Amino acid sequence: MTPNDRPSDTPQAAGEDAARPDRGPGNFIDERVADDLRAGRHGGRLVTRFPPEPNGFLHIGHAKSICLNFGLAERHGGVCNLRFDDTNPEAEEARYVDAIRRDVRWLGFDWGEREHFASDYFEQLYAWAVALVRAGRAYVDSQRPEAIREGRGDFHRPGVESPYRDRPVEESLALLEQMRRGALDPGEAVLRAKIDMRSTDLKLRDPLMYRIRKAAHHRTGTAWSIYPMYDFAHGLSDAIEGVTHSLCTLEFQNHRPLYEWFIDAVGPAHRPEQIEFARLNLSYTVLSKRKLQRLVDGGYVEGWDDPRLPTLAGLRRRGYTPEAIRAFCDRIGVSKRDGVVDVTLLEHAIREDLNDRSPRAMAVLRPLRLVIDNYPDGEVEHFEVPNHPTEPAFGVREVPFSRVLYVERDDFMEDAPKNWWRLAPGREVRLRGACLVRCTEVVKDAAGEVVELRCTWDPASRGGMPADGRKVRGTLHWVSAAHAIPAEVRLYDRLFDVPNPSATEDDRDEPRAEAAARDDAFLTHLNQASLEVLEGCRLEPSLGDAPVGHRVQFERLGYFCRDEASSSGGQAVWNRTIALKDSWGKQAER
RNA sequence: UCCGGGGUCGUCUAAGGGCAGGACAACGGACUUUGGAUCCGUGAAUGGUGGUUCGAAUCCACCCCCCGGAACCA
Repeated sequence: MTPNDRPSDTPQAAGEDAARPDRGPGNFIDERVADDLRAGRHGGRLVTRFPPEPNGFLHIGHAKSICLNFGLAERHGGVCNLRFDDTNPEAEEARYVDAIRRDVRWLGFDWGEREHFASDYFEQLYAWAVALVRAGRAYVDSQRPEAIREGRGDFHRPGVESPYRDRPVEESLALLEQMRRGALDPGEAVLRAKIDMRSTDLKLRDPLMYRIRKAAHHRTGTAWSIYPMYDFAHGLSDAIEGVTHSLCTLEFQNHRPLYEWFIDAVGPAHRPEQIEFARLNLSYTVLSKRKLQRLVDGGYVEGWDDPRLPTLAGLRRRGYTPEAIRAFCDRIGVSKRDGVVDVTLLEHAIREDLNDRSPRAMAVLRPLRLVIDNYPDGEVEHFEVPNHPTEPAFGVREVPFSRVLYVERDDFMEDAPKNWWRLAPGREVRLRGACLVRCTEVVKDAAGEVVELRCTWDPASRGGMPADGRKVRGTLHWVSAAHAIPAEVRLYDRLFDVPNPSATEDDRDEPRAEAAARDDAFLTHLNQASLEVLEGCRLEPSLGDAPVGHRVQFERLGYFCRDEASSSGGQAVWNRTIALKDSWGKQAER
């Protein structure tokens, strides 16, 4: 049955549909799975799988697939396998297997005992290949790669059959055995399925099933000299695992006829079906493994877990939570229209999550000395400040206050407009959780730069509210100079400065090598200001013993996460996950 | 040009012959000891043409536009 034959408008289905809205994300795949389950297809079972190739790190696009596959299983009482699609020894490494496991687990999914490798099936796949040769449905082609390519034809010309296409079965069998043993060199022979060289579908023009590769495989070592191609291995691996719904991205739509051909030809006990959905694209970043690899290898970022990267490892280090990423995946939906999701949607998801769960603290990133002239030198008092503005359960903390403080340099303006609520000569502001201060004098150095603010405080405003009820609009964050902890803070911005860094003019007929060079064009759109390192930042003392990975909101600035690294001076390093929404900044732009 | 997909607010996504809805973004307002958060509100879409129908985003026809496909990658 093809997707279009589905009886989706039967009275029974319509009745169930009415009840659908109160169940998970209603995407077309979810509906189809529900439909299949209802109709008892696949024996009423649901088995999905997440099939990464261990040749790089997982990114937010993979998260979409992980959430889809594992989510479907969770919602419909099925299971989801983790399968490493490791059929190309030249690209794959064990370290990527480890990283993938860690990232899937971190996202919050559990595959239990169901961890598989395509390489587990090499022996079975080979036996099936032999059977296809015996059945006259596959043959060893001894043509060179160029000849095979030439013989395949193109969109306008039909292919021509290989001169080896009808060679005796026994001959192919013997050759295949030699290929497996390593008696032949790469390029000397391949195993091809015998389908139709004149098909209008290029994929059906006798596709390759096996090629010779003498690289060591991360799991099977040098046991094999031949490795199965994706089209031959993938669907049959699904069949072996009893996968019912094999979900993949749109670019594999063209492979579906082949997927089905191999299943039909081999006739495994179970028949999985492939369903395609649109892969995730995100504005201001790249989501192709090739491009990410390029950024890493080229030193444009500091590694796969660079906080500017959309990799799960990078997002984790940046301070993203798995919950926010899952919420994001729920919201973007699943469909067959390829598009670009606005990165602001991801940013919204993390702000929303962190707003609820992050304790607040004060940190001054660009310190400006503020001296309270009418506060006794050497005296210290502590203000009790809530750790969260709306959730009392976060508790309170004691923040030390004294005569010399630091405030944010950006919170002072010498010639301030009337709608400026912060510090300026003669103006009064509130120090968050502490008191009201008025700026009485601006101290400058020889170069004319502001180096210190002299202020007076209102002792009757302890806690932050004036005794006379006068209105004070601005509220600033601050730290006590003598108690503050020095730290390094890294501010991240979008990695690229254009919405779609991958967009390039398309030239279908250009040579492959030139296409590859052009593919590097995205590097010209790198945002030179994607990382700003701030040294000499001052944190309130409660942040001194924050463990690595600890997330906190620096009030009025954004959400920050303690990094595993420490600065050259041995101080802690904090990463900015995402800035707070800044309506003043937005207003100031205009 | 051949084969396979896809076109709904700026973006993502619902509506499966019966009021085109939601989220993000934008804009405006209220509130505020974070110019935060929250709340309220505004603007904003069915690629085109014809047809079927009481009624079409939805069905039919033709056209247009976009994406993928000619790797011994997945």
